Amino acid sequence: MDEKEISQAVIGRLPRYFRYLGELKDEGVERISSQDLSALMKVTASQIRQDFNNFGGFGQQGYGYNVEYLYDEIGKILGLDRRHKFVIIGAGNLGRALGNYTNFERRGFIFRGMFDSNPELVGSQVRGIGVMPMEELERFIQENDIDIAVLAIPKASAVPVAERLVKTGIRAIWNFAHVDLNVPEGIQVENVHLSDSLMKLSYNISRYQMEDRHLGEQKRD
Amino acid sequence: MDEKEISQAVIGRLPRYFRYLGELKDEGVERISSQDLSALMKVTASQIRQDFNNFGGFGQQGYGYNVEYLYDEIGKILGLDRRHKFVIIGAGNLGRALGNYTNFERRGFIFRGMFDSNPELVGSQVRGIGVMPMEELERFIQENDIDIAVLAIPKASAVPVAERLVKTGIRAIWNFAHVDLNVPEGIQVENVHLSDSLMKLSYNISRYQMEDRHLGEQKRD
DNA sequence: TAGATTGTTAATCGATTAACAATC
DNA sequence: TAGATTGTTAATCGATTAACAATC
Repeated sequence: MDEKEISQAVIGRLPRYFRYLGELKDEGVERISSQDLSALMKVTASQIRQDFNNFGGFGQQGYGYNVEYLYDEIGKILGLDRRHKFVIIGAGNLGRALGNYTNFERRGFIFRGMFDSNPELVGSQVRGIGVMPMEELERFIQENDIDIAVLAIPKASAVPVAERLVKTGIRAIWNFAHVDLNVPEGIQVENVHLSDSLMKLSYNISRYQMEDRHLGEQKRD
Repeated sequence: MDEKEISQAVIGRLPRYFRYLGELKDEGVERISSQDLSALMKVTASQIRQDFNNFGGFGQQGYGYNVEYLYDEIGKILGLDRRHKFVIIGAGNLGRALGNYTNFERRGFIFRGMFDSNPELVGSQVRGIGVMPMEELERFIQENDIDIAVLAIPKASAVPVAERLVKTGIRAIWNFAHVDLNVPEGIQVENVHLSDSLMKLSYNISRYQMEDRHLGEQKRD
């Protein structure tokens, strides 16, 4: 009953549960036990039960979990029963790729506008949405009640643009720029730092090669 | 001296250290203490010292850390002193965006080839690299000693393609498809699940709105 | 009712933070 | 030498796993 804060570790696992449950639902599976789901997803059954219990009991003793019900409930927890309107800032390759990704729409994320500072890109279209000049950013966000701004611009411009977004009253920023944004509490930022991800991959490649050669300790020369 | 395994929690923080140290270096800062770095990065000084000590002492008592040396050492740990050749599979919007992203090159990741199953895309160019048909995948990877395959294809085709890659002897897969890949131990997989990231953002928006309205407990109707 | 499986408490494990002796 | 700051050990905190009573 208490307003216990759910840890980000748990939140981070919810989309994966949601994905597996969606697949099970599509396959016509009606119910599943934590043990079976555990085998499928390769996490412990204990963790599954703990995770779900953060939000109250979704299951039934002796039965397991109803797949469709659980799927819907996790969807609601993730806020996927609501519509989130977003704009993309930056009409470069990445911005256009994100704009063309229609799957977001199925989860309630509605592509509403696109902006770029380059006059040559202004006026071009992405999925029927015309690219607008940066000057129109504030007006458009306010008039259209935009929830999320997707930052697909270089890091140098990301910081000042984020400040403008904050002033405009944006709720959330999905940040693809390789820089940390400092925004006031209450504005949500989710970073996708592609090069960080690639560096982790690089580390794991190197580490494995070292292990392979039984070089526990590597002298630097 | 022991081959103590470094936790992925630590590895996950290295790219961010690397980024901040690179910026300090560019600004001409010569040395920094864990305390100053702590203030800058908003993590505890204790964590910084612990993290660096996983790899042996990079600092000096009474002095702090030499920025350039630390930057170089973290780069080496991350394997950025080596070259990693990669191919992109999937010449759609995302694949092309990744191919056009020249910053990867600066970190030693070399774009070498691109593949697509769609004959209409085969032959088109991305940064001077021609898109090849999927039939040439195995031959090309082996002849060119490719380390990393970037999967920018729909999830349905991602699983069989990953199997082909594994057979071909690829070292690592950077997976943008929304599916979990099962590969043998020793092949590194790093997932970038964009919709998972967006769902986390969605959760945090909803959560903040609930807190705002002091609705700790929300009845479902 | 008996069997299955959750919900939940307790035990363990790992990661983070605090503290301080070593040392530059 | 005195001051600063690391390297490292110990304490704390949080997350995961194990266990089992509750209950469908």
